[in-house]
Amino acid sequence: MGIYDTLNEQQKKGVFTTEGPVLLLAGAGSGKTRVLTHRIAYLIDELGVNAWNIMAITFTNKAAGEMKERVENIVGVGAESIWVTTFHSTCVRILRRYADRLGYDNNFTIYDTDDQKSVMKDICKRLKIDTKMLKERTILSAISSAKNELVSPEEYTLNAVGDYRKQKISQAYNEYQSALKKSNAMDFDDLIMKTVELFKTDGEVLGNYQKRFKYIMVDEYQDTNTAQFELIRLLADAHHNLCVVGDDDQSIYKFRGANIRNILDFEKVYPEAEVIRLEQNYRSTQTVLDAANAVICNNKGRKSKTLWTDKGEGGSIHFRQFENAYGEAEFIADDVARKVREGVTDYGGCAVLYRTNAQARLIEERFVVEGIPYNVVGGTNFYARKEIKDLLAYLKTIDNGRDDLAVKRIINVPKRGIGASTIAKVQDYADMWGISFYDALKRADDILGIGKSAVKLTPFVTMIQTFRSKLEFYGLEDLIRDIIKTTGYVTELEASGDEDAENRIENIDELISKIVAFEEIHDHPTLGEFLEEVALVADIDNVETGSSKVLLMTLHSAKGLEFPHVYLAGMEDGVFPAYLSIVSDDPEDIEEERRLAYVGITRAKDDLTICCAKMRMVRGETQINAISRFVKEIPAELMDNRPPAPRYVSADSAFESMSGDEQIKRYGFAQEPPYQAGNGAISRPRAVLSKGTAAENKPFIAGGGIGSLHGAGISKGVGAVTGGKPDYDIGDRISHIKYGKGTVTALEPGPRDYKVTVDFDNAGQKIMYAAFAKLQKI
DNA sequence: TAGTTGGGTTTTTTT
DNA sequence: AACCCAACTA
Repeated sequence: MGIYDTLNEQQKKGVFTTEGPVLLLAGAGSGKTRVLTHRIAYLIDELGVNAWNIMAITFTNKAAGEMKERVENIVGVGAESIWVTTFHSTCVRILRRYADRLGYDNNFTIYDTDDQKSVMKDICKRLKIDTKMLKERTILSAISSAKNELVSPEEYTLNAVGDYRKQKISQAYNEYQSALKKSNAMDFDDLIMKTVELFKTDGEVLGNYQKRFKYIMVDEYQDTNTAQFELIRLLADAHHNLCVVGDDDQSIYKFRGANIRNILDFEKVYPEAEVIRLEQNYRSTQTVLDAANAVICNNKGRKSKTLWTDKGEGGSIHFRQFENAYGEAEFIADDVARKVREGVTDYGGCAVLYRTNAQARLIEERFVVEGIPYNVVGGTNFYARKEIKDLLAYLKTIDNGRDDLAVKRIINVPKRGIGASTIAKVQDYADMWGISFYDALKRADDILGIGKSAVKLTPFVTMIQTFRSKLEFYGLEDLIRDIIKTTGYVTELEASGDEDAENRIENIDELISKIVAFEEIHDHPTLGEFLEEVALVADIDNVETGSSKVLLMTLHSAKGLEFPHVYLAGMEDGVFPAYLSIVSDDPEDIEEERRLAYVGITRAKDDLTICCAKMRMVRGETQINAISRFVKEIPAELMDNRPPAPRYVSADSAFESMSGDEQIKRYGFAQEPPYQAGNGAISRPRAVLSKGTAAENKPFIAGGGIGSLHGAGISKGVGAVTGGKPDYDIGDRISHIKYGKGTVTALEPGPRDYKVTVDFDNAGQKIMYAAFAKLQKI
């Protein structure tokens, strides 16, 4: 028997209940991935199901990859033909075969949020929509919601009658959809919606897939939206062997359309469904679980469950409040360093979680100062960076000339003297003849009123055509290197003297490595496949768990992960829960934040540290925030240090049940840093103390040096030095092409190259990379 | 056409 | 604070 013996009773039930609909309510850390992988193994090994008939859907490529790997480890041969993918790649795979049945080309391109915005900007201009009143982003998110709910432009129009605002949005929606179709492009939401549309209109296609997928499993079911639900429902309609796994307490994606009712109402849709609860947690200590349970039980409308563990009580949760965010960052860095020094854990055992990406910066800066290796997950997606998007636009243009957006992006990058008016004239010509922008460029000489600009357009077209013909014998790496060389993209960056040019070049090198890796993995790598893969990666996909670096990421990104030591930073009302959710009139919003807190707490295996600051700079203004209400929901006896006695007591606060004397007594035992009684916890979210720079709040940043390293550039942490040592040293006089003469004040090995600090006579202190700065010794 | 500057804005979370 | 955009200048 073997492999199933290690499962507990509930897990076994989850594995062996293979027929009919199954709802697996799996609390945090209850081993749901184990159940899923063993279930697949059981289907194949014991029931003799063909691997080809099994489908498992997750949300991220990372989760899919891990699941696939684990299944392969158990099953061995045959596992590679299981569909273990994300919703989005599943749909792309289907649409690549059948998009023509919906009037698209099968080699459609995928638009990201940036692309969507460009299209919408154009449409607003054409429709004369005042973007002060109705922002592009607002329209796009309305469209996104509509698509997530499977509402077509036509239906939207019908619903918009009598509502001016909705009518405007419906016009934009219609225009947007036809613009995308014209460019042979789909956005993320289209991928799902169009697949559903395909299934609903084409019985043959649906029938094929229904026949094929006899067993379907969906992970993170609580995060599915209506369109995804419909997709799954249609696929499972023939066999009804649908197993969904989720935890309503971890539903944190309402903002992108997740419909919590999908999991809460599963039994209504499938009355014959078997419901299995996994409540034993194998991850955290009892203390951590008690805290998580205490917080989440304040939510209404959840499927009740209580996690338990036999892992033992564990240590107290640490709580620390600081004067400002700098103090918080310093503490976290010091505490991580301390734990590593004392051998409690290594860097890879620690993670810092926060509500917003912007919070990463201060912590990052402090980690650099203390030399703590780290990785930041998220922020701007690697493939959304300007330099990467530019180069990808070249690849897209070479791959699919119908992608107007890509062509327009690069027509004047690097500068070719082609301006806005020329582009507008080409576009008019393209509209007139109903051809693509790129095809219009080919006929530059025919375009009236374009004057001498035509001379500039032809070389561009020739260049693209040359690339296309070279692709016959080129590998992708050859192509990208040729593009960089021919266009002089990197050369121009180097010459720009831009402070973050060095980072951009590093990113371009990274892109080349990714292309090389792609070519190594695939037998017959094509440009189209590469672009497709790139369109669907999330930041979290590239995180190596088990590396020896501290991970910094948002609470959202952390879902599904676990760490021995977790720091929750910025636990303040207004930061977390977010200000907008506090002022929202929909009580669901705060509940969603609370679920996020639950996710955060349950990431910790052994040790949880909660931090907050009294004062923090947010969007250029200094706010005073109260300790997060979620911290107050954690029973005081679970924590080693107490928040100050609150001035106000929320209805569900743990403090309420405590007598005043008790509060003072406990509070009196507070350890460092000492709290000032009755001073810190006044509920005054968003009080503005000062505008502009708060230099006095920066105790450990000398001379602004760290600031000039720039956010994106230090996201790699500490690594190997590849550049050679320059021919100057500390104390030498040097000269720089832009900043003039100065004295070298520091020279040290950086991530890639020597980092040199120069005190310029006229430009002040700068930190730069030696190879890039091209300093001349004088 | 390109580069600079000043003014206005900021959804938090992401496939 | 950081970003984006429109207006202005060379």
